[in-house]
Amino acid sequence: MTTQPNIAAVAFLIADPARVAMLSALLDGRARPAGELAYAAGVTAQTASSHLGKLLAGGLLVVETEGRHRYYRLAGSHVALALETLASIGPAEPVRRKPLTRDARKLRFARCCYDHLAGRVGIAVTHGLLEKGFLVAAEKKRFELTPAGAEWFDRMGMNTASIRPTRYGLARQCLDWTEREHHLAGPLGVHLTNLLFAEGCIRRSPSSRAVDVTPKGWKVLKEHFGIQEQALL
Amino acid sequence: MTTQPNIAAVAFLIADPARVAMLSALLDGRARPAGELAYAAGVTAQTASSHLGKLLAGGLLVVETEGRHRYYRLAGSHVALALETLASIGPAEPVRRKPLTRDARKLRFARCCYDHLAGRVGIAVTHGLLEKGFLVAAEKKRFELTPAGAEWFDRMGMNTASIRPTRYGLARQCLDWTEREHHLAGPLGVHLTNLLFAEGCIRRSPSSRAVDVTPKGWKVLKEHFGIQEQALL
DNA sequence: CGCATGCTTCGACACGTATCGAAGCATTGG
DNA sequence: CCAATGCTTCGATACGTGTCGAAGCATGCG
Repeated sequence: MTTQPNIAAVAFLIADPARVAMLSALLDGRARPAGELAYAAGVTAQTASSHLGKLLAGGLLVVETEGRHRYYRLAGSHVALALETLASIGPAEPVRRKPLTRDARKLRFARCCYDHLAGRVGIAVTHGLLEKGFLVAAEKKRFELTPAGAEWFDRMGMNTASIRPTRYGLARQCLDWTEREHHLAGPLGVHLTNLLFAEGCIRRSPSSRAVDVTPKGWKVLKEHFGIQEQALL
Repeated sequence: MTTQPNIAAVAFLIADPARVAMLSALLDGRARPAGELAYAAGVTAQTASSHLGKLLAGGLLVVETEGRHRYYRLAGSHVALALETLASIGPAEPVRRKPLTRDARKLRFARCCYDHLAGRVGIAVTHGLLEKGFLVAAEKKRFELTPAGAEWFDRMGMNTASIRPTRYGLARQCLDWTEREHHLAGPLGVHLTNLLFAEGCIRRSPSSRAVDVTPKGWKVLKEHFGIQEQALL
């Protein structure tokens, strides 16, 4: 009556990490298909659909169907404003975040981002390459392959000279939505991922994009970058 | 990193009706003791304490201990801003509100607001008195007792002429926090409530402030105001 | 000093819901 | 027309958490 009856209802819609990831992915005001939002949130299509349905019912999103795609968009700038305002309140770290099921955890831990490695493991590998000086961050969201890096990749069994860069370059910085950091993408990232598959370091898990690191994989990661499984959990 | 990591955590804190009620009660920037906030939210002291602890940990509130009271206050104007911004997004009605346990439901259904009747039943009775023309809303959050009203109260067994008004008047409008409407308070409300107790229409329930309406009570309420239990659930 | 008050902590319970797998509906493309 | 893609719906499960009762800790009052 006098006050705002559904603050809690609106806040509830924003109170889920997956939904925040989706909303954040839409902060630029453009519309994106459900699948992309599912990917951004690191959840399956079914889960994403459920979330999107709620956001839609709550009036935070609007949808536009085009062919077999459904494009979601923020309902207006006021939604973006609310997100920014909430963000300004943090850190609020002490409150523990919502738990994840084992499957969702797996997905966040290691997965294929289309055709290259993402998730915590992907980030860790990218960090390792940067620390060793094999890659350096460059402009336009690219990575530059250093001479030392070329040598290392070649020694690993890749013929870097033969890899054709796309118009976006040889190695791109891809924003990892679940970790909010950059991981290695582009032709170099694809080749590296393929190599890890071929060597038996990683395996596709039954669930769609998730990836399992094999014992051999952990051994390799530790040898080259000092990455240990425990440290990533 | 680049974006806001804990939007969900902050939103989660606001995503509960009880917490919103508490935060709303603090919107004026003044500090209030835990008990008052518990009452505002329509929950018990234990529950309120739990909520306040979380809001405190999340940085939405600050606390100041004074004697055996603990005064809570909004952590800053940015918190108030966030609440207002969220309110601007509504209605968002379609999303169903959080469920309540049977006890909390009882409290919201009927309870004593210090010494007068509140909750849905209290609101319904007040509405009934207004509809019958026994009371009329007046300025300064007061109710005016009409001649017809005086006659009715007297017939019910109250000597209205003998009731001494306080400096706030004979009958006050008290904002019901759980229903967000006004119910009858002031000396007239107190006397009416006492009468209902004396007549066996309502009974104090074991839980603190909750009130049970007896079968006889429902009969009386239906006869005089057409209030039925079913309609209030 | 003991009792009452105000608030918090502990323990237990019930209910939502976030999640995924599988199936179902559309639409596009061969 | 059939297969593939994109998304949603259905069903089942696991896990938090909001809730209260009872107990514990302070503080204040008689």
